[in-house]
Parts: sequence; structure tokens; C-alpha cells
Amino acid sequence: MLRPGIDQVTPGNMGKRLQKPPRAQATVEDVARAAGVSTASVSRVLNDDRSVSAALRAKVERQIGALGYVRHGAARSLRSLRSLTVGTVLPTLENAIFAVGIDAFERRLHDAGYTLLVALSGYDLEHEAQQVRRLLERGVDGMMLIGEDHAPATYDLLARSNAHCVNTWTYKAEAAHACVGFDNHAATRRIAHYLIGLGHRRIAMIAGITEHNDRARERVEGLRAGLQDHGLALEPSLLMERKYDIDEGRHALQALMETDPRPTAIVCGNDVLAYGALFACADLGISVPDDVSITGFDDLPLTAQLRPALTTIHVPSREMGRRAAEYLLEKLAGRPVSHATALAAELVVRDTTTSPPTAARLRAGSRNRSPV
Amino acid sequence: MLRPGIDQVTPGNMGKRLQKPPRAQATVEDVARAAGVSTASVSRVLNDDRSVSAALRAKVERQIGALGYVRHGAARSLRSLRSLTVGTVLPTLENAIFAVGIDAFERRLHDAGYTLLVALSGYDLEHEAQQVRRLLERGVDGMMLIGEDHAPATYDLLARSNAHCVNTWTYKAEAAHACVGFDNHAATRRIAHYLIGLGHRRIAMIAGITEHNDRARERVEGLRAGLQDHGLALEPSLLMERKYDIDEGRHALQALMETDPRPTAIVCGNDVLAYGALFACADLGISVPDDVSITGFDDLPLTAQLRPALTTIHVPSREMGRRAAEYLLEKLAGRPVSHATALAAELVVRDTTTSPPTAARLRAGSRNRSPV
DNA sequence: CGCTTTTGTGTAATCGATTACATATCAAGC
DNA sequence: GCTTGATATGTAATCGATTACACAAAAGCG
Repeated sequence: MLRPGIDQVTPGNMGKRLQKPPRAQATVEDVARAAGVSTASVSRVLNDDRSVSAALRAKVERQIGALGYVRHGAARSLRSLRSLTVGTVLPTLENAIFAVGIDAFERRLHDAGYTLLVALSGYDLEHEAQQVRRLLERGVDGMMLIGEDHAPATYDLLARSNAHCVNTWTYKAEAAHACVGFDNHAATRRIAHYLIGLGHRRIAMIAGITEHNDRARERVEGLRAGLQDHGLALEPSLLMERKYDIDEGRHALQALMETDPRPTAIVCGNDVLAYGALFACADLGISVPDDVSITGFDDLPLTAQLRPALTTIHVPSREMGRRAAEYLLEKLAGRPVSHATALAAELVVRDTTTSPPTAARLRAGSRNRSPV
Repeated sequence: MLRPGIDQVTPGNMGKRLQKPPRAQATVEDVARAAGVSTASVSRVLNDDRSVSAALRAKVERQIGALGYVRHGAARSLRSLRSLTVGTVLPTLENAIFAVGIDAFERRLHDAGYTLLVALSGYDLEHEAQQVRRLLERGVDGMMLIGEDHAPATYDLLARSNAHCVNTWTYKAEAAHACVGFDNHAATRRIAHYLIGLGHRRIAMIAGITEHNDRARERVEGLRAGLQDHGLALEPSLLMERKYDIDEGRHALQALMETDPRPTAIVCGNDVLAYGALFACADLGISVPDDVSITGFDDLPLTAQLRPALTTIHVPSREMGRRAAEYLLEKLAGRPVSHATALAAELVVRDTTTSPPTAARLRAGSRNRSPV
């Protein structure tokens, strides 16, 4: 606890009682005094008010440099009701999926003078709500969230606040909340059509955890819909739900390969699960794509580099981050901006998908090949 | 620009002129009035002052809930001289290296009630200085930076501020600035000894960009020192400096394979460059480790999963993030804490390193093997 | 040249929460 | 019963920058 009047620092009293004696930071008042002008003028210089004369501006700027003046954001935003700050709550930073998008988001915001506050939820919606509250306490002017599954408390807090919010990684034309993203459902439906077109009929899925995660859920439903379009069903025994982890993908693949008959194609809910599936196949001596076709979702930087290179859905994370930032900036500037922005998430066909093996190839193939 | 008196909101005037009519946020005063107590008491409840009676606390808490009161961080930190905020400037979030460490850093800080502000520098030290200034303007109580190469302006700003700062991913016992990290120099020196022990004599390096990057530089120097320990030199023609990118690693490997005689071992400055080298070998039909040994640095989650699994230095990013947070928390609490913390960065031997090929194997080996 | 408009600068109120200090209440000690 | 101390609560000053408003000086205009 800080004891003002004792630990507190005034220009004359360099408070010696704290561990790190707080330096008296220069204030606008100090600058004003040194430059022989009023605090109002200093503030005008700092805020690029066009009504200050060049002479005064020069005087003030010299003193700002000399005193090493640094703006006091709290005072600034208290008075101006703007914090020039935007917040985001991410499930995790542990994987590249969000990182690249956030990177782009931050860059765009920074160029516009905003600072990004990052909080993490660990895929827990209650925790997310708590983080949203914290960010609102910090006075963020805007907020970006992942997906559209959020706790009621989250939407409630946002509605009561003056911050604008945008959901990403999701897109629905009729969405209740603003969003910048792509259609997860359409993407896996597209995969289904593609695989069926190649001749596959027995198609499995290694999905991400769908609870409290609309993206994962939409991807499952999209696949289901795509299969139904051709009179096929997604068999419950061929649908596995796994955490975001390579080993989880490995284990899921092993389990699927023990079903009889085996699936000829495996749709993965994200690239990381697909990596696991791919690595497991290599270890088991199952040839991809000859014995089984595998698809991913995300198109991480590494995905095109693996051998065989993974067929996947390209998620435009960078573009999405940039657009989300732009949405907020427009909103904050009071300009009209479209409520929902759809980005394309295209199927990128590489080397892990082909026609299903013939019955003969199936029998001969996978069993007696030596592991890599 | 905001026009107070016009756009501004007072409890009575629900400013109808803005796009999003700013709601009048409840203030401590509103809560105090509703609960029939003073603002001081409300503040005491909010800050868990033990001197409030249970009855008063209950009254206040009921109103806080009813009014949907959210603390005003700017006002709070203006008055209390603490922002409960910590900042970091990262080169990028585009790769998992930092992401995992930051994830751990954020978690620890969050548990202690702090919020993390993230800014990015794009590996540009001038930009980093600008970001540090911004974070200080936001009033961060603490700051974490990567490495110890920072612009003079950065150190200057930090010295003038009241924020504590800790460098990570670097460790030197006699460091001028507080740090939590590991000894990059010792790590690659260790690699050198290990490879020499296997019989290698002609050792190349694909390093990261060393300019303005002490980690990359230390890794080069560490290798050089390790070679010298055994009377060997790091030949200039066998040292390549490349950006952090798989394709850069690929190209560097191709270039190295055109030297004569070829190196028998290649030390990479990070795992991503090593991935590139590994993938290039696969494409060129060069067998790893039989034809050439390769080592990485970082031990990303994927590194152990690749086939062949990459021999690398394990960087304890999670631990480092957690410890860096703890350093700052201790400092902020005014408790003594050690200036420099060393973590172990161990060599993890996997499948990409072995003894150098014999002359015979070298001639026969690499040329006429088919790409995978 | 006098009047209006524009431009430049200063004065002081203000944003919302915290907290020093004042005060009130009650229990314990003698 | 009176003093002393502890406990609980209120009053009002304060943090630093912004900006409405006041005002002075300069420019524009007929």
C-alpha cells in the first residue's frame, strides 16, 4: 500500500522511503513552467492542435525533450474519456493460429496510435468473462474476441460498456454481434464435397473440442452437412473429439485405424491434429495419401513444408487481424462500417489427399510396410 | 476528437449525438448514493480494506451488482500511482518461441492481479524504443523485454521511469540489467563439444540475424568458442546468417552443400532454420544423420515429433516466462530478488546427430538416393 | 479606419477513485 | 463514570491532462 504524504513525491521531495525512490516524473506543469507558457498550450502541442504557433510549439518541444517528459496516460484518459487502448482475450498464445492474427491486429492498431492489451482465457468462458471485465476496467476503447461463443456475462458487460467489440474467426451473415471472419461450416462442407468427389465414402473426423467453441462445432456440422448432401452420414464411431495437441492427433488416428472397415479419409479440425495423424501414419507404416487421405484446417506456416504436404483450409489470419483492427478503428472514429465481414477460407489441395485405395490396394498396402 | 459539453455525458444527459450513445457508467459516487454511504466506504469495499463492517460491505456489494459498476482503472491509477499493469515488447508473435513464454508470463501476472500489455517491435530496436515509451505512457508498473540488446533510448526511458524492467532469453552473471534467462553462449559451445566428440571436424552454422540481437550473436560466438576449445575454427564460408524462416533455412542448406568439402555437421541458430535444413535434405536426398548431422535451438513443441527427431537445445520458455513474472512481482512488492536468474538450457540428443560419414559413405551416400 | 472575424493563449473546472485526516461510536480498563 | 484506545465511517483534497470559456491580438472587410 502506498502512503501518500509519506511515500508520495512532490517536485521538492524525492521520497526516500521506498525501495526504488520514485523519481518525480515531469508533468505538463513542469514543462509549461520551463517553457514559460500555460499548461493548456503544452497540452495543445502534445495533441497536435493546429492552433498553436510554430514559435510556441518549438519552445514547448524543446522543454519536452530536455525534461524527458512522458505523457501520463491515466490522467489523459480520465479526462478525455478515451484510452487509445484496445483489448483482446485469446484462448492461448501457445499456438501459431492466433499469434499471427494478433500480430497483424497489433500492427494495424499501433499505426493508428492504439496500444493492445492482451489477456488469455485458457479456453474457459468464465475466465474469459473475468478478463473482459478487467480489460473494461482498464478502459479499453475496443475489444476483439475469438469466436462467438461467449458467456452471457461477457456480452452483458460489453453491452453496458462504451467499448466496441468484434468477434473473429467466425462469420455469419445474420450474426447478432459484429464479426470479421470466415464461414467454418462452409469450409468443412467444402472438404466433404471434395473428398466425396475423389471417391471417398467412409470419412472420419478428428475434431477439436466442441464444447464452448463455435468454430470447432461448426466444422463438425459442416462436414456432417457436406456428407448429407451426398446421402452420407458422419458415423458416431468415426468422430473423435480431441484437445489441440499433436499427440492427441496421433492417438485419435490410431483409434480410427482400429475400426473396421477403416475410414479412407480423415478430416481434421485443425492442422495440429492433422500433424499428429500424419506422424502416426508414418510410424505405423500407413501411406498417406495412398492408404488414407488426410486434411487439416488453418494452413500454418509449416503445413506446406511437411512431406507429404498437407491438404488443408487456408485461414487468412493475417488479413483477419488487420480487418478486425480496421473495423474497430472505423467504429471508434464514428464512421459507418459493415457489421459482418466475410473472408475467404479456401481449400488448398496438396499431397495428402487422393482417391481412396481400391479393395486390393487396401489389403496389400498398409500392413506390411516398414515404418519410416 | 471529442467535444465535451456536446458529446460528453453527464448522468442527466444521455448524449444522443454520438453513433453509440455513451452510457453513463456508474461511478463510486452512484454506488455510494444508492447504498447510502460515502464514496470512501465504497472504495474501501472495493479495495478489501479490512476495516469495513460486514453490514456495510454487504450493502455496498449489493449496489455494485445492481448498478453493474465497473472500476475505472484510469482514475484509480492516477490517484494511487499504480496501474496494476505490466508491459512487454516482443520482436514478433509469429512464432511459437515467444508465444509460449508470454503465455506463462501472462498467467502468472494475472494470478497476481496484473494485466499484460503487449507491443511488438518487428526486430527493430528503434521501434522497440517507441513502444517502450508508449507502454510507460500507459503507466506500466513493470516491463519485460527480450534479450539485452536495446536502443540507448530504451534504457534511458526505463531509467527515468519508475517501472521495473527485466530482460529475458539472456543470462549473464555480470549483466548490467536484471535478467531471467539462460546462457546462449554456453549452449552452442556445448553443441560444439558434443559434435566434436562424435568425430566431426568440419562444422557449419546457419545462424539467425545477429545484428541487434545478442541471442543470435552469442550463439555464434559460443559455437566459435567451442570449436576453438579443440583447436578448430569456424570457417567464414561455413557461417551463414539467415532470417527466421523455413525457406531461408532450406536455401542456406543448399548453399552449404555446394561447398567442397561439405561440412559433416550443421548447427542451426534456431529450430525453424533447422526445419528448413532438414526439409531441404529430404528433398535433395541427403540422409540425416548419416550424411550430415543437424542441430537446432529452442525445442519447439513440434521438434520432437519430426522424423528424424531433431537434436536441439531445450529452451525453458514456460519456466522463463513464469520466473520473469515472479521477478517483477517481487520487485513491485518491494521484496529483495536476485538480479540475474540462470535457467538451464540443456542439449537434447535425438535422431539428427551421429558420427560423421566415413569417406566411403560420403561418396556413395547422398548423391543417388531418391527424394522422399 | 472602425468593426467583425479569426487566431493564439491563458485560467480554471473537470474526469473518478483514493486516502489523509477528522470525527463518531463503542468497549475495555481503572 | 471517565479516560483511553480501537474501530468504523465521512469529508474533502488530490493525482495530471484536457478543454470550455474568456480574452487579447491580429487579420479581414467595407
